[in-house]
Amino acid sequence: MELTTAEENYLKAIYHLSEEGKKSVSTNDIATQIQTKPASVSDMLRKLGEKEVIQYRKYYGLQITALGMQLALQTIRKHRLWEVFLVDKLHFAWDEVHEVAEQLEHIQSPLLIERLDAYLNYPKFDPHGDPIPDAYGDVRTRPRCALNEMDIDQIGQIVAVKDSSAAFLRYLDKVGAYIGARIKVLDKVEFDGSIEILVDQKKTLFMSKDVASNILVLQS
Amino acid sequence: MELTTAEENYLKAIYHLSEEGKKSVSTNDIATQIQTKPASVSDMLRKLGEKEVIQYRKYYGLQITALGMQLALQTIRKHRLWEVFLVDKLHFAWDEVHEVAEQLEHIQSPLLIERLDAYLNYPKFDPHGDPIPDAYGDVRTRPRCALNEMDIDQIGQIVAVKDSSAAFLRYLDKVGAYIGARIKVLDKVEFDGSIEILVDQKKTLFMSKDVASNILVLQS
DNA sequence: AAATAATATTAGATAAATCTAAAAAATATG
DNA sequence: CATATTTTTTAGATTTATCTAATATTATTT
Ligand SMILES: [Mn+2]
Ligand SMILES: [Mn+2]
Ligand SMILES: [Mn+2]
Ligand SMILES: [Mn+2]
Repeated sequence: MELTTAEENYLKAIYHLSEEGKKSVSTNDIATQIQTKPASVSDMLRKLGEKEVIQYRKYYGLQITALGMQLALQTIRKHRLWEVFLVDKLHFAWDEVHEVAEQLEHIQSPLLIERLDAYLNYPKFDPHGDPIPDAYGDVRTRPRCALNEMDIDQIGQIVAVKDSSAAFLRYLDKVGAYIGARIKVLDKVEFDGSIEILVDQKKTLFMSKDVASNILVLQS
Repeated sequence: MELTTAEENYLKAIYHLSEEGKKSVSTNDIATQIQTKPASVSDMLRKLGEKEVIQYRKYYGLQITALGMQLALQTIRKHRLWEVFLVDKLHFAWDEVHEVAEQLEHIQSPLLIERLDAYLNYPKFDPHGDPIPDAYGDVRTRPRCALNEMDIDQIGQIVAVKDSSAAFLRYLDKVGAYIGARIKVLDKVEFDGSIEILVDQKKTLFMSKDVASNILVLQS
């Protein structure tokens, strides 16, 4: 089964929106995610339904099939492996990789991905802390929670970001937050949900609830 | 100026056919080269003419413009850098790289190519001995001649292959001919143009004129 | 429950890239 | 040089992916 580049992008968006724990994925959500119009989405959903990567009943909603899941995970695997390559080998900053990976993920060559994976030493996570599915599409998920949900005095380690936009990542660079940093919650402000944390037992950091909710932590 | 993937492929084909020293590039030649129909070529030539990467007068022929040359060389640069990456870093065989490079060459990211070039240590030649244009599109050409045109007792070094097909490259692997090999012409058969050479002062090799004409040598 | 709003789909266009078949132009041949 | 052959272009379809505008369906509010 072969998907076009556009089909792969739609399927990936559907997969991601499905994972967000929403009851169902709407046409408008998909349109927003891939920056297109709802009319285009409707048309594509029909096609993806015909290819049996989703189950689609118009006006009712859709569900990704096992086949669709498999294919989406392959594309995500490629995307994340390329991101690791760009950061680890070509010294891209973690806020510079997304657009390029968005292109590279569509290169068709099983051998290439197999070799790239080996070359990168079978990484388990991408530069944003997201898990890399293996060749069979299996993803190992770690228990993680948003930083703003932690309590005072709790400790943990930053393991991922929810928002991978360049603006957000550059902000984290600026204040000195990074994947792998050990943190402790020093204070939380009831009023606005903002939070004060200690990074690597050295540096104090204040951040808004909005920022904290996009930082994912492995509690310890 | 932005070209589509198809336009880049056509322009690259036109560039290569122009370089082959022919008086002019025909619609049929292009169709053969990129495995499409003459009707499709005519249509694309009109478009490339409008974009001013070629000068095109129907029925009369075409000429690549300075702009077209520049863009073609950028694509060729990308293609060859990726080939080096695949062979040097991912341990692809030299007969496995072409199709993948044919896809990778269309990835749009100046930063990526700049970094890839640095990562590969600014290689001057690809795995088939073809020169890699620099970022400005400059190509350093070496004087080289086809092996079948050499005289008895002449010595030299294999520097490139004219035919990069997997079949030909695997044949060379099998008989032990490779880029960089030092050779000496031991004998030439007048009748069929076949040739006998000594490789690395060790191994004797017989080959047909057809094979020899696809091996390029730097004479010394 | 009827009216209104929101959401989703269809209808009809457009652009890119391809094809087959027909027509036109250039080239080769007797 | 007139005719035949080859080469090239055009005409008309098809597929994919997109859009706007109109319509249909579902959800929300009085
Ligand atoms: Mn993509
Ligand atoms: Mn990522
Ligand atoms: Mn290509
Ligand atoms: Mn090459």
